[in-house]
Amino acid sequence: MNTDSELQNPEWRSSCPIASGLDILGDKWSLIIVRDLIEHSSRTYSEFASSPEGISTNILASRLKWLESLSIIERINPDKPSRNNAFQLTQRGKALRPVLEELGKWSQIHLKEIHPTIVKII
Amino acid sequence: MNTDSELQNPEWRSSCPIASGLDILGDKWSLIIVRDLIEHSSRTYSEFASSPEGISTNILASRLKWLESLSIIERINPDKPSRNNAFQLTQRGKALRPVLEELGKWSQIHLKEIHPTIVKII
DNA sequence: TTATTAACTTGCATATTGCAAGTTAATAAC
DNA sequence: GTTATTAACTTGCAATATGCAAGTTAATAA
Repeated sequence: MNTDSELQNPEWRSSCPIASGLDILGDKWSLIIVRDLIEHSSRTYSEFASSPEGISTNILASRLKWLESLSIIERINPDKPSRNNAFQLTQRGKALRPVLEELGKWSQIHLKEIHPTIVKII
Repeated sequence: MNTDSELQNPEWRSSCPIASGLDILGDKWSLIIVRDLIEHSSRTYSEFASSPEGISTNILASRLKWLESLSIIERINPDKPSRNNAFQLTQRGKALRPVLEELGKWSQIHLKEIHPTIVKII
């Protein structure tokens, strides 16, 4: 990802779209944040932190900046202070829904035998 | 993922299918391997290593074991020695195609302005 | 029988993640 | 308006994962 998480400056491993998508989103947390925003449409910092997966606050802050710098998420009130200023998906972020839907479908079918408590969410 | 990469033993963060899919595939390399096998249908160790993304050999070995232990990939000749014994996708692995297709479509549309050389592969 | 090389493993440096605690500033309570 | 509370972070450090270079092994080619 990026050391200076203020800036959107991905390192592209290749010109393959799949690899490039993973250059941006291929970690354990970025798509969890997107999932939260598909489920809830608007979400504050502490709401993200209270999701069952238990993201730690430093990683959360870093991923929110990263996704915001890539215009995948945005603050609902860009001019207001950050307290209670929730995030939402941009059009670019909403366009990730089919990716998550396909991943969720795959997981339900193929992980249920090794993951006893898997359920449907989206 | 897992320290002992012989064993399939994912740590599930939650019962959400999306999060669970990411528990298994949410890293920079696993889906690159799956992509190679969608593109080429059969691939040896050194062919994986020569993909443009440049996976290092220790990571490659660890991910191949991981994906094999999860029945996402398999050796073409399970009983033969590993030299030139290529890998292929299982049905479970082939079922990941829609996930990668949707990710590729998203990336082509939404990354082209920040990634000048992005192209279509699958 | 020897040389080559595919398929790994190992060791170590660097980067990323996780955990606990601390800081700041906006709002709520009085 | 002053004080207390708490949301939204930041910081420091330990643990884990990744990356790089080199080494090992055993199957096949010469």
